[in-house]
Amino acid sequence: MLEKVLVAEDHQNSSKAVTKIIEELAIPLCHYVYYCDDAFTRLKNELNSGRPYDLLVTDISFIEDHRTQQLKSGVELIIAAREIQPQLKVIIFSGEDRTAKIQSYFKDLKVDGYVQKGRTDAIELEKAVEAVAKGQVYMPPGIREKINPSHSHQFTNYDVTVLSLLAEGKKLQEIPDLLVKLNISPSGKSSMEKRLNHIKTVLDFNKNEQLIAFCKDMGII
Amino acid sequence: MLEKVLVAEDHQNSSKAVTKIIEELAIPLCHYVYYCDDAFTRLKNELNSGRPYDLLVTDISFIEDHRTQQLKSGVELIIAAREIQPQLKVIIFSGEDRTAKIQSYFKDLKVDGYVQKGRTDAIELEKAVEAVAKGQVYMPPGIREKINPSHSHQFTNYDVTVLSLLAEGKKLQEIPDLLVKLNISPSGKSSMEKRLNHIKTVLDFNKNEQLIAFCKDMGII
DNA sequence: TAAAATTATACGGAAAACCGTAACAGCTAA
DNA sequence: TTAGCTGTTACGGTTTTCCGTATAATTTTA
Repeated sequence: MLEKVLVAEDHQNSSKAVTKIIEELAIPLCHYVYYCDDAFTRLKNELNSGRPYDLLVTDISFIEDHRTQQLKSGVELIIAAREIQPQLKVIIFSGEDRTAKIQSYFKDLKVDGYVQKGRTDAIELEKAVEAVAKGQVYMPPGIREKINPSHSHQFTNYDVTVLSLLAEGKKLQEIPDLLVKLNISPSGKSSMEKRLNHIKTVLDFNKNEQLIAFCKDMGII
Repeated sequence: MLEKVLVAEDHQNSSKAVTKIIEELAIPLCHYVYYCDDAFTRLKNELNSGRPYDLLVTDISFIEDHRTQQLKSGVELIIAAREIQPQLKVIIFSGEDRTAKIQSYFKDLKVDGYVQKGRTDAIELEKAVEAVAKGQVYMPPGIREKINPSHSHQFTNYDVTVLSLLAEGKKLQEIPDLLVKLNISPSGKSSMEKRLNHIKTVLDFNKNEQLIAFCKDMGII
């Protein structure tokens, strides 16, 4: 059972509402903070004093203000927190709606839940907390299907690098040199072309412009 | 002075907070609704009964749910509202951070204020309401400068059309035909190329991919 | 360890995009 | 009216991309 929860959320309105939901779920202790650094300090202190938090509920984007922060986003906070307390449960509470981003939170950050801010966030957050309390992973409705539809392509690191270079205005023929310098393989022009062609075939695209637009929409680059 | 305010916001958390701020500004009457259609009905009814609202505070994106709506976004709501009550003051309260979008709200919708959801939204919303009460226009800090930096280009309808076609994977050489069908001028390939070149020169880009990426980031297409 | 399969790269012709030049139309002002 | 300006379009040469094929390198498999 979850007994001690920390909420990191800079959105004045949301944080109180989140806390209220947590309290209604009969969780004894719930604190909230506005800054990532404060969150990390708390996690560390409570861990050291032998009474660690069970769950972290955090936003992703924290608007910058006068206070300079070490940790500038929820992603950095999660990574830092998991370093000192690997078994900490994490639920992300964010407005992000780009599938690729959400997917990467589960895949790369191994978070336990994701709730998208919106009309039904209160209900969903409740479900997410309950699921996580049972040791389950909570995904928003529809995401599981979107993550692997038939016409889809798993973008690798290599793909992202090449596409980013393209989006920066690099010519196809100068990219091989850049890849060599970055120590990325395969670096040959043909291999790169082949890869790009493969992606475009799978997604049924015919031009690089279209692919770039798609990646921007999905948040891949 | 503002005496009667309507808040349209589907975000359970925010709407109450917004209402609270409005009430603290000593505005006698403040109602809130979760759906665009409800907002429009209220505006219409109160207008007909001779006690119209002075100010509408609305979000842009309303998440869809089981209730089918005529008006699906804040933009549609604002247009519909201004049709029946042209002098209605409008403040947008949204998470949108893409400069081009915010710019178009002021330019095309002629809204009186924009407040971005974030850490300081409560303070900003207060300022915005006060400014609008005095008949002023409230823009978020920094936007005025971003709207017209030296290396900037005012994208026209024509530009957006051509760039959208490009982003859809259309070949440069098939676009002239499409433009003719859409009855858009100039439709010649040369004119189009010239225009694209001009944009790329101004923005210091060298490839269409780069331009598409930029437009996606700015929310232009 | 050799054969087979997969992956990386090189090459070259075809297609498309890029870019400068020039012709043409419409408009303005002396 | 005519010279000048602006905007549209056509044309053609150069560069870049696209794409199929062939060869080389690497990994897998028997």
